[in-house]
Amino acid sequence: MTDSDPSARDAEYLAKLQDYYASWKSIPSYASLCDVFGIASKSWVKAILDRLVKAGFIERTPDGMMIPTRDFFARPLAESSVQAGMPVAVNETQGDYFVIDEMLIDKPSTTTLIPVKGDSMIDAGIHEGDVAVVEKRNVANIGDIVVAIVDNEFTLKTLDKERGQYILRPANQAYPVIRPQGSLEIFGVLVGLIRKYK
Amino acid sequence: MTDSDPSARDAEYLAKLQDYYASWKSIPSYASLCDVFGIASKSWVKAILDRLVKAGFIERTPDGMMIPTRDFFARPLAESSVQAGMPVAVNETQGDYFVIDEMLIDKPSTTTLIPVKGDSMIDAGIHEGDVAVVEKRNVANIGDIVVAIVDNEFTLKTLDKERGQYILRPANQAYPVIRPQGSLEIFGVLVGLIRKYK
DNA sequence: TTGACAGCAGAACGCCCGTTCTTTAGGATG
DNA sequence: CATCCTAAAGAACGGGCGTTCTGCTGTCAA
Repeated sequence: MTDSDPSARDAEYLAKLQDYYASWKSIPSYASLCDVFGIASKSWVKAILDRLVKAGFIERTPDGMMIPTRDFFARPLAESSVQAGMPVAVNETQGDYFVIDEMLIDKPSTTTLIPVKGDSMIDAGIHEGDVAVVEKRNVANIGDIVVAIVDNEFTLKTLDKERGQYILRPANQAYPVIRPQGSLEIFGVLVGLIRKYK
Repeated sequence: MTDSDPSARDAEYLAKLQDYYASWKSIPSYASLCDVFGIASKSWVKAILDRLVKAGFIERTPDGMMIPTRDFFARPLAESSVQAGMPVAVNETQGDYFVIDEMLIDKPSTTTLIPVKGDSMIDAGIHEGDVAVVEKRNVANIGDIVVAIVDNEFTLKTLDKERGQYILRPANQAYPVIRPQGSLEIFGVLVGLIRKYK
């Protein structure tokens, strides 16, 4: 069973699919792909797509829909010039939005952005003006950086435990450790950080 | 014709759709959306989607497939003025919404993402593993943090001038100032920073 | 109390979609 | 000249998909 070795022209078809996807951000139906590929039969489109799936450029969701993989976005980029000082920069990909979002945000519905005020976490590399990406939930692990509500104010600190009691530890010696009396109200957990220069 | 005012629960449905999309990067069939939304009838799913289309969160390709728009990826930015106890104000509509990519990237075609190695800029709050958002260009101002090419390697340093000569200043006393002989090759300028926790 | 409407359930339908099978044309190969 | 193999075309089909319509239930205002 020779099955399917990657056809020579699959690269060409892949290129057309990438162009289409760049425009519409979806993989169309087989019928539409006939137009995209310049082919008249759906069966051959299926054969091509099956090979692209096997080659790892596309995958299927549980619903059978086809979505691109990371390899789908990979650019050819001249490898020989790597030594010449040119970038190995990983992410030369897709010049559109939702790249960084995808990276930082797992659960969009519970994620919110909160600007950082003050320098109490500066030793953790979190500066005033940075934007904290916070996943809203009220449970966290020791060592997580959390957004807690203390005295009716947001505060960003590292969650720790001291003699069975939760405490909030700043990352700046100029600030005191916060030892809340009673229960500690956690608003969310820091999952990412964004900084804009200039 | 009552048409459709945005239903109160549409925000909730949108949130579920966003979460699904974050996982699968596609909008599933109406039947699957019944499960996602926790709804039993496809007709109601269609009604919801129609409203989301009209509200500008999703749109349709020529093939009738549904794809997210820019607004679909917008995240709420909490106002710093949330002293009033519960900052649930974030949840309700009228806050500011931001798309992270648009926030950080002005010129997509010349912007690239480069992972940070080493701790030579740690005093500037730039840690190993952070991702630098770099705008590719070969001119920069004094004080800018630049990606320069030194000895065929990328290096991230602050651009400075010393006796009429450009130098690269690290933000870590353990590292030396770089004084390039001859011209200085600048790859790009740091315009943003991304960090992912956990 | 009575509608009027929003919020959904459920059935019914026609068409398109993905799949499979069969057939064809045109190189290679020998 | 016979034979493969690749690269398609094309027909045929069953089911799922989106669409439409009709019906049900709770709520709230008049």
